[in-house]
Amino acid sequence: MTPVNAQPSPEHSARIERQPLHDAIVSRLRDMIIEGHLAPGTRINEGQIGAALGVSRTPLREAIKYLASEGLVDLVPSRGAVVKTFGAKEVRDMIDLIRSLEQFAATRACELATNNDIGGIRELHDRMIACYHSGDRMQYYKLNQAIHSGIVALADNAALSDMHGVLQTRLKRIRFIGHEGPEKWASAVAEHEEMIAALEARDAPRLSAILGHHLTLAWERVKDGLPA
Amino acid sequence: MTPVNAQPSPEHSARIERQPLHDAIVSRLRDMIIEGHLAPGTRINEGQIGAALGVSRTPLREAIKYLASEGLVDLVPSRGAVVKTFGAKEVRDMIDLIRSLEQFAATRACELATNNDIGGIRELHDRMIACYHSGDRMQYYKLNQAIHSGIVALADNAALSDMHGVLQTRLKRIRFIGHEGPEKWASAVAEHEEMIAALEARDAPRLSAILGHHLTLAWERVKDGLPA
DNA sequence: TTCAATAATACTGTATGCAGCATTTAGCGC
DNA sequence: GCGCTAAATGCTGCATACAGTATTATTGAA
Repeated sequence: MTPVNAQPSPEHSARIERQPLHDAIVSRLRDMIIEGHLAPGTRINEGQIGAALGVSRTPLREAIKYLASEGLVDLVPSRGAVVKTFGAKEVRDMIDLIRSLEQFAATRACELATNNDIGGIRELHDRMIACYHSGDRMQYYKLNQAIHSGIVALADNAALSDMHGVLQTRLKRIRFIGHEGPEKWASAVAEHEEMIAALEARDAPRLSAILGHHLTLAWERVKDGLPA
Repeated sequence: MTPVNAQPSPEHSARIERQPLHDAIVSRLRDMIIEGHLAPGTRINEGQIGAALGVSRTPLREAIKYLASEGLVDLVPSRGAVVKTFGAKEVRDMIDLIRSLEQFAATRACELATNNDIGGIRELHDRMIACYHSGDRMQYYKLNQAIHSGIVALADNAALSDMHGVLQTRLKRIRFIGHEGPEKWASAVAEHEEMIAALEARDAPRLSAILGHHLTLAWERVKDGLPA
């Protein structure tokens, strides 16, 4: 549930963080699944993966259990773990749920956010726009997600941020597929601009509406590339 | 994330289910935490607990990682796992989130539920009322939760049910504390009656309002017994 | 040639053992 | 008697080894 990425702070002289092996493995496996190196339906062979990562089976198994609880893999008795396959309905359900969460967050954020907080989001937005113009798609995606997570964080509700994070992670792999055309991309960017404006105006209903529409677009983008 | 309780079906001649050991341990530990046999802040000693449950450390460790992802325990590097302590704000956040989830579910449920579905909920409700009159508090609680889970299930969104289930589990321990007086209990029962009526009338806004108020009451009940 | 039954293989599930870190306690100096 | 240092203990983190189960291959007969 709680994200594991305990990235060491960028400062020098910061305390040396000794990340437990199973944590590191969780991160690696997550990335491998998200980036498609472990395709959906793939059975995870403990010996193989363990050898590839240079770790023993015990911490690897612990990591797998963690990911199972996160919903990225399924545990089949006596047959190990398989990378979860998401059908169209499941993805749609998750997007519906994310919408609900973000809209809840929007209301709270408009009540709670300081100008400073919103400035932080605005800054992410500006950097994202820069990536849009320079065509840096990867970085664009990352900032995009950071903005959404940021808005959720403004609601100041740890449980909410947790859940949202898990869902985002599950969908990351899917979003990799959704390569939108330039015109849709442009409209998405425009929507983001509106989002920030609504947030700065503390206009919760408007922000809510935009977020909702934004996610509907996301669904439109990915729905045709899905199985079942 | 996904509940592990793979209870064997009550039929005879049903396939014999061999539950993996780590699954069984997850359930046991969850119960121990919920029922307070493992108090918040307690460090989980692998050797000790393993001996007590009669299992070896490996599956136990796997179970702990699973519960960590569920948010019931914290993993402290080189110091093992400690049972998570929830402060007042965290509990309030979780209840706010549950409210948001249930209200989202309510809207969907009113759109989707068949008469048959609603009949199922009504039946649970009637059994709960029976427990209320007979004073069987434990069974009352269980049916109460089953009803809420049931309404969420009517929204036909697996991800939603998952999240709701996890939050319910986290709060179970807290709810154990909230021993309401008879008059509050009576009003809670009355609200439940209204809930079912609203559901049968497919009156989503009303159902939503009742659920919201219901959870506010729940918060009122528990908030004074919390640390921090 | 095809299907079935049996044996072999490979992988998961569980237990045990060892090394390193944290904490506590005992000993020593002041 | 009090504080500091150091050894000792206990626990976690990781690896390895063994047992049981599912799957595949092989051999036999129809």
